Amino acid sequence: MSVTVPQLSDRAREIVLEARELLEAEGPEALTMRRLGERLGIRAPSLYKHVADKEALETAVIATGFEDVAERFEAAVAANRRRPLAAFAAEYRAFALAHPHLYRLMNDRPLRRDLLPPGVEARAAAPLIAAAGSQERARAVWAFAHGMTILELNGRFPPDADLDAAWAAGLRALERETAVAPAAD
Amino acid sequence: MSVTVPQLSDRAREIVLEARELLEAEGPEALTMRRLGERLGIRAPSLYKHVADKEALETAVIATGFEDVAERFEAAVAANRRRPLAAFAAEYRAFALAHPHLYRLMNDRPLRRDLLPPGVEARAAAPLIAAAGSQERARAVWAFAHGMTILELNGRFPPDADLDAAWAAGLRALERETAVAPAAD
DNA sequence: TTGACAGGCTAACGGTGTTCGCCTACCATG
DNA sequence: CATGGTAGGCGAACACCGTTAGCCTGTCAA
Repeated sequence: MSVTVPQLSDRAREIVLEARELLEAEGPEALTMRRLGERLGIRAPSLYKHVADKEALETAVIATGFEDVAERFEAAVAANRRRPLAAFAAEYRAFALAHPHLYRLMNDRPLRRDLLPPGVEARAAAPLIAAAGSQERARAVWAFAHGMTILELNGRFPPDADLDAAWAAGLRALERETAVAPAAD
Repeated sequence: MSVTVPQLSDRAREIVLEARELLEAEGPEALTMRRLGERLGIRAPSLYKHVADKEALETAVIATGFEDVAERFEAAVAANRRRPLAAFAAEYRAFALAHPHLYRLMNDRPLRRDLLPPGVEARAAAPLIAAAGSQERARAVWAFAHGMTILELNGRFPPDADLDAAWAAGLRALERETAVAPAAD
């Protein structure tokens, strides 16, 4: 997976990649400016010569995550034209389980879109939108996938829960769904 | 040896309610031990005479949230026997939008079940399980509802997105879904 | 009367993000 | 070659965080 962070100097890019490694290896509490500086052989205040503040640094890490998932989603959807939503969902879950701390960073709070390189979020979303056929269904599938994923990461399902079955049930339902006016009630 | 569930004194209960008010009014960054003490007219260290630590305090706040949603979910599901899942979903979203900071606290991270009064989580989950008919569908509906909700709270949908339509589409699909073996693929 | 204890207090510790002013090595231009 | 600007380090310090330790006082039962 190529990782590029536009708008950043070479040194800043190094810092962002090191930050991502630290986050993924030890979790969000470990990602402090001092710990990060330590890994880079410089002091925490020196980081501010390259990055505006911690939030900008985290957003740059998020951007690398979006690039990764964009590539993965594009490949997954392209590789299974018969059930693109199922392919997307499988890839979605696999990424989150492989990169739980990064996934949380990317999704747990409002996105600082003003600090994000333009287009990166849209590219990550495009494969799902194409696979879903409609924005409405894309949003429902996204919500389902994120919900399943984050609840699993947070240990909210019972330990003996058959999550594969829940994923399958949700996907089956959403694949069948056709866009019609909601039933009166 | 039974697990000792910390039983709160009257004073501790006051503290927890004040913490909840502070959280709901000003958000999670404002919920600090010093600020909470200030509102109660005591110093931060004195709080530790009543509460083990901040995590226990937050978990006690979470418990009050579970009690609230349990009541609301029970009433909502009972009031609409024809479409109990839709009733649940509407109530779910309404609670989250009315109490966004509390909702995040309750759902953003792993639950400290060992610090939670027993039964409170199960009671909140029961109405959905009953309405869904199967654990599998209950889990899928929960994931969808949480996903829609947290993505909305995080501002992740486009500002012009028709979220009512996405909710309706997802619910329509999940209401129709019947438990069958997943299609081979 | 005494003693336990509940519930306050101050001081302090180590950690956090961040700002400030300083210094030094490099590099382009006069 | 000399000079000056800049990139990128540095330590000190600030305000705030959760938390601990030790102290003190009022209440109340024995």
